[in-house]
Amino acid sequence: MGRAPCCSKVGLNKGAWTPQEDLRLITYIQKYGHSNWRALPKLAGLKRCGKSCRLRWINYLRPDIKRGNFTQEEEETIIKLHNKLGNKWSKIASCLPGRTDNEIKNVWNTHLRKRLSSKEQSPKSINATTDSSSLELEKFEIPVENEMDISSLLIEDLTSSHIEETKNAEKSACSNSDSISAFTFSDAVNSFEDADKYPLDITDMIIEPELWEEIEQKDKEAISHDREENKGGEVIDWLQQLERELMKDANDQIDPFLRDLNFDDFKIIF
DNA sequence: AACTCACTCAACCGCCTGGCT
DNA sequence: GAGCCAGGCGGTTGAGTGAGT
Repeated sequence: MGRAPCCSKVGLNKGAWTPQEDLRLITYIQKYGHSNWRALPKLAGLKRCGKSCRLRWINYLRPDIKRGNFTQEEEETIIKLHNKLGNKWSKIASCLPGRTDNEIKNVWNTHLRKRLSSKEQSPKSINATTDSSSLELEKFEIPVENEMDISSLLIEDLTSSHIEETKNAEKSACSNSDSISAFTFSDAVNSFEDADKYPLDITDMIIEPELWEEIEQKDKEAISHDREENKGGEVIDWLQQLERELMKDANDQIDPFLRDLNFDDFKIIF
């Protein structure tokens, strides 16, 4: 007989998270934090297990998540660190600010491993110094007995340089108001913490159970409608839709903080 | 248009680890 | 030291999607 599940799965949702669940999780964590993942779903009114909530937060909803394709520098960093650390995805992720272990693992398994194995079949390309994408793996050949120490130094070096790069990238992305793709739900939530830029503080939001029900019912229609009109992976302004529906039909039930939200500043990407 | 196939990536599963009693 | 528990981690899965036929 196998190990018992981490929690009772009876009656719990599985599979893809809905926007309603996301919003509920974000709101709860912004307000109360996540000191106890196991208790969180119940307290937040989510029909999910704690692990699922933790994973969703860490891999997708966390404010500092960096979305979009990996840059060449990031890919090279992954390759170099994987060369030294192996499948220590969380350690590799700690060197790439805004990237998650899951994301890195996926990139490795889907792109980098294949690319490397094809390069191994033609060894010339690995040593080709004229190729800007060359891996320079020989730079990291070190005696086994010193491996961990040197890896630490490597990690330190990479971390500091990537933190700087990430900061710069984020600055330029946020300053471009046309760049919808650079402003995600995560950014929106993150921005709640920046009171100078945005007057709203989501930690002050009190959303009553009745309102959640209203959100869920209204949003089912809104999302289904929007998805019909946004085939092809285009941006859905989900919060705007939500606001529109809420203001139309449930204005007298809305908490004053929610009523005063300016959703124009926020975009959601699906 | 319908079908198949390959690919991607979010989410799940189960083991490991460390802290607490 | 033993047992329990929660969180963390890495491997794996499967739904969704796009390309090709």
